[in-house]
Amino acid sequence: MANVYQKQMRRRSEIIEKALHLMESTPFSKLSIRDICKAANISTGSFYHYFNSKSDLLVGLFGLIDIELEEQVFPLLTDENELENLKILSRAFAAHVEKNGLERSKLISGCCPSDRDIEGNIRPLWLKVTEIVSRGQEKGQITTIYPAETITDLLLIALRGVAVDWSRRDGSYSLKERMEQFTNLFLSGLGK
Amino acid sequence: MANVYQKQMRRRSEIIEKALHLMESTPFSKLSIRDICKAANISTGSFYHYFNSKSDLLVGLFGLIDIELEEQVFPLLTDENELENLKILSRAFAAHVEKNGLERSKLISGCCPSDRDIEGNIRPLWLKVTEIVSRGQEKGQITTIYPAETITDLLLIALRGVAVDWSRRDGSYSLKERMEQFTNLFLSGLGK
Amino acid sequence: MANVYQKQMRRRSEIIEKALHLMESTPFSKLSIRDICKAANISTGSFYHYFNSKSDLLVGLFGLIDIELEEQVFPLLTDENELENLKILSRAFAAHVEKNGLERSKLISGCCPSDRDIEGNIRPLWLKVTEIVSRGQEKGQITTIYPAETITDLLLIALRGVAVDWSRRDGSYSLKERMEQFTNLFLSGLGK
Amino acid sequence: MANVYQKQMRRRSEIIEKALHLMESTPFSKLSIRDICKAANISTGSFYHYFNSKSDLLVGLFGLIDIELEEQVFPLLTDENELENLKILSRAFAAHVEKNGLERSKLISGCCPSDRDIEGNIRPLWLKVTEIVSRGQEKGQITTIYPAETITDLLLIALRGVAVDWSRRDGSYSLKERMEQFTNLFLSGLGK
DNA sequence: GATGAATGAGTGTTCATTCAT
DNA sequence: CATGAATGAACACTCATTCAT
Repeated sequence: MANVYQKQMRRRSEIIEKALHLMESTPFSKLSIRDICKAANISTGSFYHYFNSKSDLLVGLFGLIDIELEEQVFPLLTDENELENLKILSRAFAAHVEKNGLERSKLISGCCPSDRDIEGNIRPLWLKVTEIVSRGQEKGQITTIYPAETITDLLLIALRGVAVDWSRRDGSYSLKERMEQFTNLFLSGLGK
Repeated sequence: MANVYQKQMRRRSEIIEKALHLMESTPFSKLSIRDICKAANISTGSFYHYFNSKSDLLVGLFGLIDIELEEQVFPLLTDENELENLKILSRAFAAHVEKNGLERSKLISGCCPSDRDIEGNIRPLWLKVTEIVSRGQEKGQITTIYPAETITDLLLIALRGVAVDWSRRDGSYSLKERMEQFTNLFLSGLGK
Repeated sequence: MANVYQKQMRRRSEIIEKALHLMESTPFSKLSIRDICKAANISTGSFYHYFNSKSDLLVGLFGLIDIELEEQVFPLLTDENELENLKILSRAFAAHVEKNGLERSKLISGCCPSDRDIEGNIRPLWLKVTEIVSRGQEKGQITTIYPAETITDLLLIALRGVAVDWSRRDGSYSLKERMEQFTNLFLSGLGK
Repeated sequence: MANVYQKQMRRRSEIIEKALHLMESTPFSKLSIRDICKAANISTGSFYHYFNSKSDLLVGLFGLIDIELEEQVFPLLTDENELENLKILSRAFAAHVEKNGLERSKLISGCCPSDRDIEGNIRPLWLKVTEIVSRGQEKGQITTIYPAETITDLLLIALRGVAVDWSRRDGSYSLKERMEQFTNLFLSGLGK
């Protein structure tokens, strides 16, 4: 019965969801299993039925983020101007962070994953950005003084910084606006 | 008796220095008071003579960094080209981070200070950068589409991101080189 | 329906068998029900269908050993020299322990049964040894300074000790050889 | 101040003493740190001030036993008949076990030390017995069909078995008497 | 001033057992 | 009959903080 497996996964996701919610106000490393369980209305024993360890939850956290990214952000891209695509991606990224809160942005960006990083960069967002930059370079829309991978790194690092700063200030300003400012400057440096 | 106070402060600095050293290999939140005391050759009781709490140590940590910045980085600035000044500052910042290691960069950048950030940006580095950008705008060397404070924020956020990324990858590449790449792109977007 | 009962019992034995296998490498108290169930390919729920508790499994363990003893060891006895019979029994016991491993020897000997010993000695091996010693005393082959039951106790206690020692040292020497040495000394003290 | 160190050690011993007391009724592996702390009237935190881990306590336990052995048992030995010395040792051993209870005998014998054996046999008792047997062989009082070390092993294994059996039956019979019976038989097999 | 023994709530994790399906 | 999700007390161990000396 596939249902059984699906049910498991749904329950797993629910717990991840709750953990994510708690992470709006408390960093992962300061979250206790007990807190998570209380929030998810399960016993500590049950937690270990769905996850092998606390780190395992982090893996799940990353996975969930990736799914959301692929479903919500990528479909917004156009085929025309690649610089514009990067702007769209940045905007979507900002919107996503603003909507889903502080800690989620860290999961995307991979900043300070206290337990173990899931391979740093080989993740959907990085791949998509590299693809865009690459195409932009082919079309002559983006500078070629650095390879696509380098430019991707630099851009993502910066985007992460913006999101992290926003969350550090408890979302006291408009992330979308700030992101717009940043991309205006950075992408103008990126154009030919 | 000024001597007494000075002695206190010197001892305080010594403890901070040792803590900083430990933080090269262990994040602040994972450092125990006991470890710090052992490294500083004092008893746990004495620690609480010099600091009110563990968080209090963090405040001291930030202060020390500021002193180092002012002594080592600021003197390198010129009076000519302000964009060039920003580049110098970025280079010096990278050198500083590379020399002093992983955790110090986080203290400067303020990324993920696990316990509580010591107010946002009103710190020496931020003031200095704002000053430079301001002058650059006056001289017509730097874009005025955003106020100096905004540009400063954006730049510092990005610099932090670069340093943090470098430390996240355990310093596995040259931070100076990467910082150079980044400023090449970003500052070219910043110029008129 | 005897079939139903028999099937139950067969399944029970299978689980005991698997548990015994695991106990070669892990002491009973460190074995989890989950581990046993995994090895036996049943669910934890099913375990509690066949056993009332973890301790209940221990009772089953002892029973299985008794069956093996009666089937494999007792048939080797002769009718002649009772001292020789005791030696044969000791040898067979050593062989049995060596073949079936560490934890089984503890079950026979009853040393350190972590949960609760299943009454003292009224078990097949003890009865058989008493029988032999008794006959030996009647034939004048074995000292009568102590009653048969006492001598049996002393002998079994010693045999257990030898087996336990062997297992404590992870079977690093030949149990048969050591048992031979021991019986040479002890049985010579036992003879008239 | 040596006083400080001594005080530490005295406190350590007190905790060991209490643990030993609990071990009369509960095997070491089933004893929780909390139980020990409650018995010793200290907090769990304090326990870890005196011991690095639960296993560390076991090491202390063994040490204490050795001291008692050397102080109370060894002085009783004579210079004449070595077989008699072995009997004295066995008697003293039995008395010691009877007086100090169940679990202490296991510590001496090293039977089932659940966490980590302290090198099995290279301990005071073993050395002393080997010394006696050796001398006995030189004097022609003890059989030479096996080396002294082997005979020592066999004897100690048997003594352990007797003590363990006694404790398994909750001290329901006289250990001294049983030990006497055993040595009567075994040592008579040992003599020339 | 300085010490370090003492505290006790807190951590991540395990596991025998129950029970709805 | 069989399943495995759920439970929650228990475990060994950590650590910031206090305080008598």
